[in-house]
Amino acid sequence: MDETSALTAFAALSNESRLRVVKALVEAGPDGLSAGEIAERLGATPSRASFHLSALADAGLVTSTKQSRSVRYAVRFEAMGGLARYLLEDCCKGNATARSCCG
Amino acid sequence: MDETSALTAFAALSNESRLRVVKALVEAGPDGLSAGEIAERLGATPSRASFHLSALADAGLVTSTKQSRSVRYAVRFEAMGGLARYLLEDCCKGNATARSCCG
DNA sequence: AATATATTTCAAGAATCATTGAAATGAAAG
DNA sequence: CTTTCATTTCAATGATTCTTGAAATATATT
Repeated sequence: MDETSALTAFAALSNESRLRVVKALVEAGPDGLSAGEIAERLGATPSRASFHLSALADAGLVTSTKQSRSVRYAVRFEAMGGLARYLLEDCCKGNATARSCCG
Repeated sequence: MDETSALTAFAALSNESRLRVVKALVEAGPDGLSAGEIAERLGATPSRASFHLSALADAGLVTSTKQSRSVRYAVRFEAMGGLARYLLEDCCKGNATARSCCG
């Protein structure tokens, strides 16, 4: 994860709708959710959900796979962990206090 | 760390100038840097540096302490770790792939 | 007291981001 | 092949964020 990717990922997670999407996808498990299901849970228009899903996908935090006529989204845990690693190692240089979050 | 604080922290870190400030403060160690030194490293006007420093302080990611006529800023490692923890535990529910960043 | 230094605050404008609804795309069903 | 369903794209508008320079604040020095 380089600085540019980290900036994009932080920006993606700095929006309430998008953070809620990520949490819903984590809850949903490996099969994830379709764009429509996500829009419904968000109480958002399809267009609005699609906008936020694109931001998350561009940041590499979710995958999208087309299945017949719907699109399923799932969280990319390795990207989430990669961002946490960036925070702890690249930003904080492995500082012990910061790393205590790894418990 | 609640969701609102996490959103503010992600927003704070989603800006290149502010991410550079955090890295500079980590490099600088416990004594941190003055607002003027930070502005200089950033190649930014004092006003612009102050704007970004306020965002980082509001997010709880840095502390500011007035020392005679300058203001010293330092990184709050527990807040950085708290954000990483939020990412791994609250968002990812402790998922093992995400947590592998703790290596 | 007057001046210099360090920083913040403020107002204005530029740039970016988010929401909306309509139109476009594409895949399935009748 | 037309219609329906799921999603994305687009253009317009509104909202937020960023930058700039000037003015304000506060502390130190002469």
